[in-house]
Amino acid sequence: MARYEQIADALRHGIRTGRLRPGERLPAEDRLAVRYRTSVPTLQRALSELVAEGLIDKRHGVGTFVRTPRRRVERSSDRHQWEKDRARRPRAERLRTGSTEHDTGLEVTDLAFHAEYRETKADEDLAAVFGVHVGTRLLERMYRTNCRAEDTPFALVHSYLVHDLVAANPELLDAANEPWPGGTQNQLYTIGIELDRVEERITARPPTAEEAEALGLRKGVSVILLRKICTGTDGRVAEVSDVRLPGDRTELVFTTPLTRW
Amino acid sequence: MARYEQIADALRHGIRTGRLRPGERLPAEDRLAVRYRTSVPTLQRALSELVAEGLIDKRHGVGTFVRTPRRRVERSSDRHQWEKDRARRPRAERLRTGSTEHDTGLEVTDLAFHAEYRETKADEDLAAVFGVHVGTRLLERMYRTNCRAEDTPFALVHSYLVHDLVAANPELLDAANEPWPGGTQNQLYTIGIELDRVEERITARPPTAEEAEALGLRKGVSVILLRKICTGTDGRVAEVSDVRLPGDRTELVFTTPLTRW
DNA sequence: GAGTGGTCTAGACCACTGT
DNA sequence: CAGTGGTCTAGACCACTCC
Repeated sequence: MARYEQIADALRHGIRTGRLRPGERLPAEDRLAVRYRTSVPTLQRALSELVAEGLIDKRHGVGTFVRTPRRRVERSSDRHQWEKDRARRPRAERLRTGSTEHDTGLEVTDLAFHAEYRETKADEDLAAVFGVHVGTRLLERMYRTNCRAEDTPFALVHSYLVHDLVAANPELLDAANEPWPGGTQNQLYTIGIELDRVEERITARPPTAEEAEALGLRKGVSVILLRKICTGTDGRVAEVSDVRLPGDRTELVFTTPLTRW
Repeated sequence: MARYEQIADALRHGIRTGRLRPGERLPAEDRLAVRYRTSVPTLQRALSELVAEGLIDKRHGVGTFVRTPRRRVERSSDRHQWEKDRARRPRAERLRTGSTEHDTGLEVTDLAFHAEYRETKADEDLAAVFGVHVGTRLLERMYRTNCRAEDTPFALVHSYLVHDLVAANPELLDAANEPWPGGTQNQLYTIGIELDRVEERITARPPTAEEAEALGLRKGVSVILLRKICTGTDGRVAEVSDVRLPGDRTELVFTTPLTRW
């Protein structure tokens, strides 16, 4: 076993057994290198293993810290039916709850929300999913939701709608109306669209530099990519969302009911 | 931007534009280091970025190659109902198809299959899921499925059953009966268990050294972790599976139907 | 044995943070 | 400013693969 793996194991063990406690700061790299009789780059390679596993956090110019286990967010497939049911509830009720609260169990007041809209054109990929021509005008909506107590968002969402379709209700084109009470399914309801099913496609990969930045991830931690495709009762794709979730803090839950024999 | 990132970008660009073609071998690291006027460790760091992204493949003692995009495997949530329907079909029909074929579209003859059984005791985690005492005897079944044309498996599966429950049919205790025609749902059928629903919990992280080995992944590529919890019509958990999937080759698909307004 | 990637060293300089 | 992590070097030796 490589030296850096042995060192990673030793530190991992210290963390798991609680000898190194959450929040505690590790000795500086040069001192750890001396302690483990190795060079700084080798020690750093050991640390980068632990960063990838989400066990420690390095802060440039500050130090290396044992990570406090962060709240894991469950994102359940039940949410879609829940959102659909909510979409036609009275405005007052819709105001009280959002789906992120539904996922996390946090209160509305714990959460910070950011939305941004822009107009874009369908590339090949999106055109194929929507079943429209390449270049069709789309409304691109970008969201991020934060827990006020933490600095990094739960998710980065890019949601796409066919521009000319949603333009039927001009309020839907203005990000100033976010967070929209009742969410996307209520928005679609205002233009006469009812959803029939939601398809989600999931894969995972290491984050790009940009994603690492935005989600507060370190290189080496995984990003879960989720593409949500919402199909209306008319059989047309109404919304496509690309969601990027931090792999070390997210658990997706899907329940498939089976018909009885 | 760091030197190693610039070099990674340059190589990435060469691959994306097709200047470096799939399967092509890159010059040796020491020569690349000279070309990019850098040291070998720095050049290696650039390459390790590309490995993480699945763009290249390094083979110790052989060389570094532009990766041929591998077949992506879709694993759809429809499979559960499909498997349930199949479980009571005639043996001849069950023999013809397995669920991996269902996922991949490959023929039975394209696939290699490996199974191993052992007895184990429920740890805290599994005991909680099954709703049994810690230490309860479990049957642990380990599977891997390969495409004959490729060297690395699609998935590593550890499946758990309550030992004393399945012992009702002794054939279920013997790995020599694998691949069992009709799969787990047929096996459960032989001991009078019908499944009511399947819950799947998904997360992602970098692979451990052991997983990287078994799935043919490089460190830095992501592993998708899927825990499948199968609940019987009696409300008891019948099977728990932990599935590890290569993030760069797997797409999970879940469809959630919604009730009409 | 020749050529390849895997690992490691000892030291250097830079960039960032907090005082 | 001192202390921290981020990056890089030039060279070394080892392990693996293939001829």
